[in-house]
Amino acid sequence: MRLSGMLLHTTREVPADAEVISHQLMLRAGMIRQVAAGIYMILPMGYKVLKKVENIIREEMDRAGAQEMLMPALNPAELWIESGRWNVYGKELIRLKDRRGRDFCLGPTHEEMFTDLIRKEIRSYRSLPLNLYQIQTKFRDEYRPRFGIMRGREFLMKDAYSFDTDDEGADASYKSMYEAYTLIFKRCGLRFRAVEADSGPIGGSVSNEFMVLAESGEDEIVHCVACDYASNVTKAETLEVDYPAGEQSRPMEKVHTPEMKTVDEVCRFLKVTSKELVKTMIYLADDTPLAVLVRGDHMVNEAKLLNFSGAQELKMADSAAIQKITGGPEGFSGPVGLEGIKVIADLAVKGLKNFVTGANENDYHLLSVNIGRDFEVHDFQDLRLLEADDPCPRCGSTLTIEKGIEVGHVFKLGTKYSQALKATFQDAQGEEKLIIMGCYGIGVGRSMAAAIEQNHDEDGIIWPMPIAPYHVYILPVSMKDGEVLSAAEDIYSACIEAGLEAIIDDRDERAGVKFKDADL
RNA sequence: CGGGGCGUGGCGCAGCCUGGUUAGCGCGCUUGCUUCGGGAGCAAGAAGUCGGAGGUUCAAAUCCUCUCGCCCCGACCA
Repeated sequence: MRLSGMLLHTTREVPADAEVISHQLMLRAGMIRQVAAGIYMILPMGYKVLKKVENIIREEMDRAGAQEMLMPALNPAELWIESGRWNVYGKELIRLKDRRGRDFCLGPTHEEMFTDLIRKEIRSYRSLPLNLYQIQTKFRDEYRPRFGIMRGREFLMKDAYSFDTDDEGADASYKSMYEAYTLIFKRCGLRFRAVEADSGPIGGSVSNEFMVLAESGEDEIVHCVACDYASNVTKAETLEVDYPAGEQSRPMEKVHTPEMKTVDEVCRFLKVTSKELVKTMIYLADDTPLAVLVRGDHMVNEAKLLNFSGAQELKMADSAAIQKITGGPEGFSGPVGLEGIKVIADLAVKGLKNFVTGANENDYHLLSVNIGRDFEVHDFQDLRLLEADDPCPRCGSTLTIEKGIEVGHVFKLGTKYSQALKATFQDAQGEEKLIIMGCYGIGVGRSMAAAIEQNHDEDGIIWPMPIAPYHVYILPVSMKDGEVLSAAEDIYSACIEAGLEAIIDDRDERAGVKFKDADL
């Protein structure tokens, strides 16, 4: 490629809207251009890289036996209504009507489409297993698009779906995708970690995320220094906590705590640590109230709570609801004397004695509260967010927490979609059975951005070779010096001849300008 | 959606508080001359509905109201 003929504008100044380094550098290097929030044009230099990432993905998917195809982005609503996700997906789903008023959406993911294809195509176990994938534009109306191409409303994704006759087959498909992903991200020059993850609204039982380690990451991941345990913190398990034995129960006592609502205020006022206090949070799980107890220094993990409750939606009760349920104002809730509500407690609360709680009465708290004597807990569950000083749930060693960018996610879906859409096959005995599914996604543009996050210096991007837009950069320092120029041209021709991806900066610019652009 | 901030040539900003004639500056762009091994100098030039609508006023980028867009901080996802 000759730079003189390329659509490429680099900038000296950092665009004001760009926060993270990959976004800044992509803009400065003239690879992308914003159209609207979370919507970008991919310019020639950027597309060059994106296609390389795509091709690496394609090669490894094909090697793993998956078949590429292409689904429409425009999905009729019927399929989504049938799977139940037309309602569940919420505002993130971009919906539209055609000229006759028929409902459609722009696909944010394609479980429905692929399952629909398979239920129509597949009758016999003889046609299985299958693994189909596509690299296609997805649409999600994100609450908050940000970080450039990293979280867009329109983005390129590779999504694959596996279809098996039994669990063993599904496990094998999952494993082969897991391995393919490992190869893909290695080839993209990324430093990453595969972690256990919550499967969220996609559903299914088991899932792993592939996390690129970077400070700008939106996720926190935890891993054990001793064993190979690694997990997203939203999924990470926490254990029961051992408290010193032999502490005697003291009589419960009500104390005046004027205007003391937060854990910090109460602790300071009563001169106790947050570990000696139990927070009572009132949640509404699909309108069923739940009282959730966690230690004062802990945070409720809403993903765990949601899974435990089995509800579709979980939200914290507002102050009016709290007043109604507990009889006291927000900030003074406690488990003692609560009626008509299920009380569940985090495992760390189980062995705790003589703790502080709200009294369900304005400006009062209770001291020396004890489970079993003062109130009953209906269920003890792992309900909290893991903290940095928690031990590894597998081996008890120390954990470290890092930030990561989720570039890939693999799920074992089981029969969630095959059941909803009735995708069945006949086994060798002629019996009708549900197909076992898995699904596997990679954010293509996100992987590209993640590569920049990890590989750059103060002057620009340092592409890992496999995804570099060009491999040879020829920079004639002078366009006036005929000797330099013809030598440069000779090298360029030789590179092209040899099949190398070369770029020559044949613009009549000063050397400094060219060097700066080359760095970017 | 809640909270905060910003919309002024392609990009980065000043001007607004305290209304006043031709709306400035830097980068980039065009032309010429001089330069030329790490973002050159001089000169000339093109380019702006001051996000939009309404209002106040003799007069609005500036004050008021509404509206749209964008960015940042919190719950989700590739």
